[in-house]
Amino acid sequence: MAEQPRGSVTLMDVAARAGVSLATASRALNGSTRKVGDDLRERVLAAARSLNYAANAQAQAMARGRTNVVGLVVHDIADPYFSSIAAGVMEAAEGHHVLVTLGSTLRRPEREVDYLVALRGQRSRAVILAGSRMDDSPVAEALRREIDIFENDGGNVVAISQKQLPVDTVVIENRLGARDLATELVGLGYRRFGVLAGPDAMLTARDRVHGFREGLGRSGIDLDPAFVAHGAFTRDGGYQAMNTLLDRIGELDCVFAVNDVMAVGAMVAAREHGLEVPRDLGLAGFDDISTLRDVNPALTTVRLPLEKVGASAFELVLSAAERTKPRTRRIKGEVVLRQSTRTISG
Amino acid sequence: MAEQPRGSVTLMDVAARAGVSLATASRALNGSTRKVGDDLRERVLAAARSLNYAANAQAQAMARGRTNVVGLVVHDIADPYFSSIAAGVMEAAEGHHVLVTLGSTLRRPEREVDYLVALRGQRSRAVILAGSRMDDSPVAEALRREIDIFENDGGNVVAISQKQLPVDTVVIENRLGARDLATELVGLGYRRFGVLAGPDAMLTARDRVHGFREGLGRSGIDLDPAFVAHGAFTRDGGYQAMNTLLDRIGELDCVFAVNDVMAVGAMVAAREHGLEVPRDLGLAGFDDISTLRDVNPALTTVRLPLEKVGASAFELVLSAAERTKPRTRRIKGEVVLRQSTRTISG
DNA sequence: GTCTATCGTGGAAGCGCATTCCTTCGATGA
DNA sequence: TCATCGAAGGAATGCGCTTCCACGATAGAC
Repeated sequence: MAEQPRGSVTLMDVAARAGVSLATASRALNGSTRKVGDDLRERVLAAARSLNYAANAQAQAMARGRTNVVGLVVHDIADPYFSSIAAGVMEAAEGHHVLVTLGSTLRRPEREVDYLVALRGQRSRAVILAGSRMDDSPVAEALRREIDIFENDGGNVVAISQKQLPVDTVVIENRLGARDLATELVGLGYRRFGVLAGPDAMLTARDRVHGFREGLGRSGIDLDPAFVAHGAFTRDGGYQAMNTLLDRIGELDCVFAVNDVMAVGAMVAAREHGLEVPRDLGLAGFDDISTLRDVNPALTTVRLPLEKVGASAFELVLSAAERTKPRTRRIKGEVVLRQSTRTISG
Repeated sequence: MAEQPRGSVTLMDVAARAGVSLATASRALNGSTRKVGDDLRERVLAAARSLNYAANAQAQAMARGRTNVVGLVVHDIADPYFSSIAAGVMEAAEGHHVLVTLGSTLRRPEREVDYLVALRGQRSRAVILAGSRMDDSPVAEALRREIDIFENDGGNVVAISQKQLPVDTVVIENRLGARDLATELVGLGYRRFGVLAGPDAMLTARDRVHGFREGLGRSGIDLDPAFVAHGAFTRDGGYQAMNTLLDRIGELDCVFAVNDVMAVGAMVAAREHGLEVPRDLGLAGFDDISTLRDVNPALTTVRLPLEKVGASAFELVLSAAERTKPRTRRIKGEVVLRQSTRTISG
């Protein structure tokens, strides 16, 4: 079986072995509009099989003028938020004969632009920008510019999070979710709130804080800016932010961390401080990261269907051809009350 | 600035605008061995910039006969084990001008072969197979075969986990780690052990069980096969496996789950059963998943430097050219005792 | 002063494939 | 029987780039 020339097998090798022309081999293997006689087709397929032929995707891309590569750019693939989205994308991509190229900005949003350029070089069919938008005009401007170029090249861009760019977007209803959460927490009897906010420029974090404040406002409760502590959007960021709040923790009865990983950090900080959740303090997060569902006490949070977010983004990619103008898909979160907040109104 | 032709800008456009030949433009932009006069070089660079030129990677790959794509194949990118490895790979790739294409087998090992074929089509420089090897001859045989073809095409393959394939491998010392863990647990006074094992065919799971049994054996303790419960390598798998053990849980004083996510599932099952860890039962995991470090009680486990694993794999990819035969890097785990096991020997 | 190295540049081939155009052949209808 | 047409196969082109080769100019050796 399968003696194989050194180096890659080309379509020419297949054609030669099958005793047909290049054109016929191509048509037989990649089903064109043209028909190929059954006998020849069989011969070609057999030859390809026996030579372990795999079409050179670069050459195909070149000849066809398009590729089957889709880029996925995240801030940190180790963050369960992003890895869940990535899983959703991968699953949706399954069977669509698409290769997903992963970009990781390592939490430096300006690197999104670099990936966009690299993926344009690859002639990627589309790019999914999964990270939060930033309130940073120079970076946003550069990104916007590069997106124009990318699209002018025939590529499609899909963003996840905020509708800040003129592209297909999966909008995550951060504000709404945080507002609902605030309402529920007030319903549980909490009145004096602290917030562990993320980086100020990160819109996802900011939207959640705004939404939360809004929700409190509807119940006539003010959020004292002194009780809003900023920190990185990570476990350690939550830990640190919580520590800065801890001096005046006596004045609070509930803390909202803008995401679950921060909430977990906060829980540790609280525990180290001798505070027991929820007895001494209520604590809530956002995202409902599945890996974190079993922390004890279980986190009250806002559930986001992250895999579905990824899948939606991929669907936008697939159906990009037919669209005329940017589309928006909205994904809502759902408040989940668990043990990290008290259950009885007081 | 930057008026731009419809569609992609080609090197020819750049050359034309700079008033030089294609060859010169190519040399100026992609630094060859040949030198280009300073004035011309400047003209070319300026033209490229003003046209937003991004070299067509497909065409370059074609002309050069190689690409800068590296494939990373994992079982489930949402699993923190794999996402940590992926993060390590991404970070190591940083600055090396390499694009990482992600494959996710969705826990169907036979799909590794499919990805290998697809990545061969892409003429990937290398592929990192991050998942555990399986004890499944047909699949292993197909994989081995496809690896041969891949390497014959000039690609490099790096495996992570077991040295089962004749390729560069980052070996994870599962057996050793589990053995050490067993020793430590015995040192804490535990005597009657249960094990939550993963799928029987998965070598990573199996190695950990073997190593654990070995460690117990050294202390003269037998592991009763009746106390080894198999389950999926996931949180739910741990939960279920623990439940099957729960009937006879009175005969046990410590349970070892072959990874942390299973341990977390087990912890929930135990709690639902009214058992308190570590008071009623010791519990240990494996991996030291960072997202899980804050579960309460904190898990005794074997710490694996997963990001380093990913980085090592990537280094093997980079230095593949110089090697003559498959290399092996060994990564050891380190036992970390925490609150899920008792601290005082009894 | 001529004759060879050297250097910077342009011309052109070729990477592997899809596809257009052309040729051939058999079938069909008059 | 012959013209016509459709279908199937093959030759040739081009996708965008790198790189080998050729060429003229300049410099250094004699």
